[in-house]
Amino acid sequence: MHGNPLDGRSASDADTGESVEILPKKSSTRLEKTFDPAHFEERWYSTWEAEGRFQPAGPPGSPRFVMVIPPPNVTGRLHIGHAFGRTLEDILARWKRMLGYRVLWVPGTDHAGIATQMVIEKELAKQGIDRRQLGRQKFVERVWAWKRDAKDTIQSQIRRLGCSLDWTRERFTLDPDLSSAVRHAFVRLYREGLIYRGRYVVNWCPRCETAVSDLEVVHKEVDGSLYRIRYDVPGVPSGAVVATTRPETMLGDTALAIHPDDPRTAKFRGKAAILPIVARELPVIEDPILVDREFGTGIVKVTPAHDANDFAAAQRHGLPEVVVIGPDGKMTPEAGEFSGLDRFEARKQIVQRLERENRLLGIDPHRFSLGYCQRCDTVIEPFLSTQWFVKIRPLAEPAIRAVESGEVRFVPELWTKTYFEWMRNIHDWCISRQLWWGHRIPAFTCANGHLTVSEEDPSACETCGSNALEQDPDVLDTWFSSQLWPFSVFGWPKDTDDYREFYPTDVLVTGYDILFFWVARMIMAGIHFTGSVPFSTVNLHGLVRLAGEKMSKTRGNVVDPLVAIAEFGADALRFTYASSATSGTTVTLERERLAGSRNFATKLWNAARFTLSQLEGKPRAEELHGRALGLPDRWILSRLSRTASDVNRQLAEFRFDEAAQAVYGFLWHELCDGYLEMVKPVLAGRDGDESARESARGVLYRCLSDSLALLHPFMPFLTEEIWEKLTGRSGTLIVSRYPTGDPAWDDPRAEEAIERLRAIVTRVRNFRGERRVPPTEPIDLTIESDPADPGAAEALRALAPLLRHLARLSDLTFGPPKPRGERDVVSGVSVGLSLPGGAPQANRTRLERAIAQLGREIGEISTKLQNPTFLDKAPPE
RNA sequence: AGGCUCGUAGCUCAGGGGGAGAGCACUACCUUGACACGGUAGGGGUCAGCGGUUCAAAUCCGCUCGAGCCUACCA
Repeated sequence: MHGNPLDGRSASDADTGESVEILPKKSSTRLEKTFDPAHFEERWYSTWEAEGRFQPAGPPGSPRFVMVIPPPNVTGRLHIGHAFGRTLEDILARWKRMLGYRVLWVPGTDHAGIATQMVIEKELAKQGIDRRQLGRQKFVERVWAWKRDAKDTIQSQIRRLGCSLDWTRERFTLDPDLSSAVRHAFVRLYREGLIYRGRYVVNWCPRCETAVSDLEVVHKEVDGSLYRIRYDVPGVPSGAVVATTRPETMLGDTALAIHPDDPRTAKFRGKAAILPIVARELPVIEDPILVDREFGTGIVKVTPAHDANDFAAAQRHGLPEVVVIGPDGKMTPEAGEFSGLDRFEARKQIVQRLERENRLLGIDPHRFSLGYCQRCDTVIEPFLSTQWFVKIRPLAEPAIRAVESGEVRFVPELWTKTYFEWMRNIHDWCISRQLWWGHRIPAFTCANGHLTVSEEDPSACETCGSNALEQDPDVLDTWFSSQLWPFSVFGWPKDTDDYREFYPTDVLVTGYDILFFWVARMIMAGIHFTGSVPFSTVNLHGLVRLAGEKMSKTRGNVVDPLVAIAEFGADALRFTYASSATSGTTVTLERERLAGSRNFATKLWNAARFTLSQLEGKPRAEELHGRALGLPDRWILSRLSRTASDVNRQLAEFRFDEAAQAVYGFLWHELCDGYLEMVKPVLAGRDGDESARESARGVLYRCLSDSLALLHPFMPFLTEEIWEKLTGRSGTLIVSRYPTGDPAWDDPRAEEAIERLRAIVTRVRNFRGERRVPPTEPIDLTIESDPADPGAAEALRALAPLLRHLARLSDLTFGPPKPRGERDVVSGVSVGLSLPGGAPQANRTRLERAIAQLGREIGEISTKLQNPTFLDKAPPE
């Protein structure tokens, strides 16, 4: 066990084992009076990087800890939300590194196909350029240029945040190695029959002019209309009434459908209807899957080219498909007189036409859910086209089992349920995109229409040997490459050293918003391609929200982490992230909280200044080993040890907030407010006990050095800066041993005694405040030993000088209280408070309130004690 | 339509079957040799509501109300 505060093997020298006994010269042990993070943050980052601290250390084969960064999109700058997750990762990386793990954290970026292409298109639009004017090659060149800038920006942002990523291993999803991994994966799935090409109705964005996956469609409730339209049916005078929310698609109807068992619509059986406007004959089909007997008129128009359900029904019944809306959202020539109109304009005109023909029976308000493009908010059009799909079930099943068995664990656990829910109802994944930026699909068609799918560009058709090959123009969904990230970054499918040593990884930290997009797919791909889950733990954090409008773009513009860093320092931003990282689904970032973290940094800075001033040129902690320690020393060391074990326990559970709070509370309220104030007289040598003074110096040194180590993962820059002054070692805190707490230092008796002391001091100060007694005026205190617990007062007797000092007592006696004073019970001992000068007025209000409160408590307790069942069942204490 | 999460001090949020907490904000006092980005003391809560389980409920269960999120092919 390490972390023993005085055994000389703690955080302070675990890095090298060397023992530096003499502190450097006075000048360099001083800290600047005012604390300015900008003075040292970038310097320390360079030092660490130059000394290779971000690369895996220790012999290969020793316990390792590996993470891959969720690669940021190269769409632009990181925002305050990205920096959150990266900070949590860095806390884990630094913590594990200090615990002695061989840590590797791999950086990189994602080409983010559709997102990046859209950004560039917008940039071009500003110059009045359409990508089609440029052509594919020129356009892609532009995106590459953009990507280089964006990558540099992102990298510098992450560096300023302090992230200890191994930049020698940086990757990009379109790098040659990663691209060949994508092709390898595609070809393998194709050969296994898990990738297929087919003509289906897919989600289509008419603005982006590409297919998108189900996940890229955002559903919104809208208030629309349900149009009731009468179709003529020869032989049925009333005709058939059909309801639709999208009248424009009726031009593509190729049938009407009824439920075989619905008596209401039995009269249509075997008949044919006449499609209004177009006058096409529509067979009436019977389909129990498509038609819900309970809903509407019981008659459904079948539009195979513009509705996925209708398409499936058309397949079952051999119906033709008529495409009336094109890829650009405009009506096709098939729409006749409406050809060329925008789909929504066509709807209006068709409704007018139906009205004129007296076929529109009514328009009912109808609230329903409509799909929108995640990227551009355009209404998604179900569109019949030929696309590539991943047959997902066979991949999903092992991935479900991996989570069931605990091979992959979600933190917080509640996401497990969400994961199962989605995975058990998963649909095939449309992976082709009609874009230019991305991994081009490795499928080639020859002049005879044969398909060749191949990892290397083929020179001839597999089937007929033709040399006239054309590659599929489409690219793959971005997530197809991202799903390979945890292993493609290590060179997979090649059997590289890195792949062998660092895969599978340990922890993945990301927002819950990409649980399906990315996490689930990585688990599927990892198991399928490598035979192993890609990580054992997934920490899903909440999404960052800025509080109110205080930090909105319009005001402070702290949306860019660099702006927050400039104002508060990277350490303060990081600490704020950590303490805001609760287990909820939103993380609210408040400006006040940033200021609070900055204040905490300043507090540490000043505590360090004080400590350094006391230590200057004096012997160091190690030499104090074996020294007799007083109660305050034993107390703070016990608290330090417990804090260390707390922090480790909380970090192991990804409770960054609790861990941060534990260090905060210890450092501020126990070390600074408590111990520092207690030992000031000792350090000043006023009591003349040189031995106690040396002990205090040693304890202070240990408390500070261990606090720096504990805090380093959260506030790396500031702690490294102080560390240098304190220990004389430059840039080594990052690889010093992390305190874990040592039960040998747990000292419940010292804790009890000092906490009682502090409670009494507070009571005296409170007395002073109540009576408006100036702080300078002394007070008399009596402490009466409780016969039931004589030890309590006894321990206080040993602390009498300290009590006198802290409470500013004129007189402290152990015995019965003086007459005319105020009496109270604090922490189990009776105390009497009085002014030496005479009899002050008791504060009536306060006393009355106290009496009332006590009365209530007595009432409650006696009621309880009179309850026989309570006495019977409650534990004796 | 189903599912999930949340409702605790003015604000942001921890906690979670037997003492109601933190940070910020607020009040009073304090320019005491680390720190006013500070110190000391203090005020403030029917833990959304109703019912149930229990000796004991803020905590477990059910319902209601309110907020948010996710999933879904009802024309």
